[in-house]
Amino acid sequence: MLQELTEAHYSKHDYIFREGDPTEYFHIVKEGTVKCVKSTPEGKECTLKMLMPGDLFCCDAAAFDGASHPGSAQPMGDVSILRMRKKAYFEMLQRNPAAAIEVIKYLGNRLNEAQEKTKDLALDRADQRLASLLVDLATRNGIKDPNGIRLTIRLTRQDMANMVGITTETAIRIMSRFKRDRLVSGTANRLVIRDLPGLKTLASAS
Amino acid sequence: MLQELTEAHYSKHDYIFREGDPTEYFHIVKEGTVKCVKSTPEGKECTLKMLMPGDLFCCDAAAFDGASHPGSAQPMGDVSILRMRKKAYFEMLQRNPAAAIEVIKYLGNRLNEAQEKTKDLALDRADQRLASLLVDLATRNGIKDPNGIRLTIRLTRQDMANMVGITTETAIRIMSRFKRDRLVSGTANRLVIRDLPGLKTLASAS
DNA sequence: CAATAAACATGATCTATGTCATGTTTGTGA
DNA sequence: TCACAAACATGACATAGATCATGTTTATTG
Repeated sequence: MLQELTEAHYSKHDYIFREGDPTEYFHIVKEGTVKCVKSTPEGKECTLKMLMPGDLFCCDAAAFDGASHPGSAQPMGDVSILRMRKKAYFEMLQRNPAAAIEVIKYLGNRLNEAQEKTKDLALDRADQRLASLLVDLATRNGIKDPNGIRLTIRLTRQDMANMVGITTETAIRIMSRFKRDRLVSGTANRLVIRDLPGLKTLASAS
Repeated sequence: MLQELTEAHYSKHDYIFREGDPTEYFHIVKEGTVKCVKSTPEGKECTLKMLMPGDLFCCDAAAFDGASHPGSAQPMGDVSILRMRKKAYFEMLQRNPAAAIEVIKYLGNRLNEAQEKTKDLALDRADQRLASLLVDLATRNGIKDPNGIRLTIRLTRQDMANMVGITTETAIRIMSRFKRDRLVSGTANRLVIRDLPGLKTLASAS
């Protein structure tokens, strides 16, 4: 039944697909992290989501009609993904209502997430959005560390900037302030959240 | 089979539900326009989406688990909606894979829309976002008018501001400029798009 | 291990947009 | 139709964050 599910491997600087490419597959992240990006002709980038193991992508309409990808997908380091041709995928959903409901629940969560992000971009300051991001990462991708919570995902200031809609310089300045205030320490290779409650307060401060 | 689908009516100043309320129903807009809003404790608002006839809401995870509404839903004038208790809704999806796939497609489109909006908020200027909004409304909710395309939906400058993440004053200023430049005319009760191509150019100008 | 490129840092501006204030016009309900 | 409340308008000013520039530190790779 699942022989249509094949595995593919990618590494840094590869593209899983680019914005505008035709959609062929439904994907599941098996290992590693995948970055979903939209960019402008002038080279500005906006990171929509970091997909982690278990995350689905192209599980939606785009995969169904003859549409093309609305953004690109890039691996952050080595990743392996499972994929299925969209025809097989939709046949599977047809035969398997429980799976379809799981996809509905997953998409619903993603939509809520996206709308929460919209609200943050529309109403919060840069430092609040960055604090939110760090809180999120700490809870989802953090492991215990003598000084707090270490992020398992390697993120540069530029990556963070693209995730919260600010420039790299601004991200650096705010991170420097967070460092000075003992909220975080370290840089991309070893970023430690030292004061999670402090960041939470900041994230929701009016 | 569909006797579980009941009709409800609301009008201006009602709430269909508020942020934080427990989810009880799955909804479909039958007539009128419904505004999805998130707001901050300080009273700032962000409009996520205007739902039109045919639009589904609470068709997702939130409706499934015991979760509460992540935003509120307010009618813009008189609306009628069809709704179904979430238990009946999920049973229906279980029995009817074609319906489940429709919901998946619908949610996928909503997610793409939301992500496009994220990109706009992160990378575009206020006037571009407002121009985009007007283009969108003109194509989706416009009817022919001697001077261009008239919007069938009554939107104040404040409504527009909340939809694109700017203040009311900024929306008024930009709309005044658009009026001066003969891109639009009129106000909430009779808003006419006079130069759709002009707005399109503006919307995607670097 | 040297060389080269990323990543991080920080200062000096500049500017889009927010904030506050005040006034006019338009709509609406008693 | 009068009164009251929204909606629209516009100026003055404040400021968060962008932009540009230059330098240091940290990684990466041949």
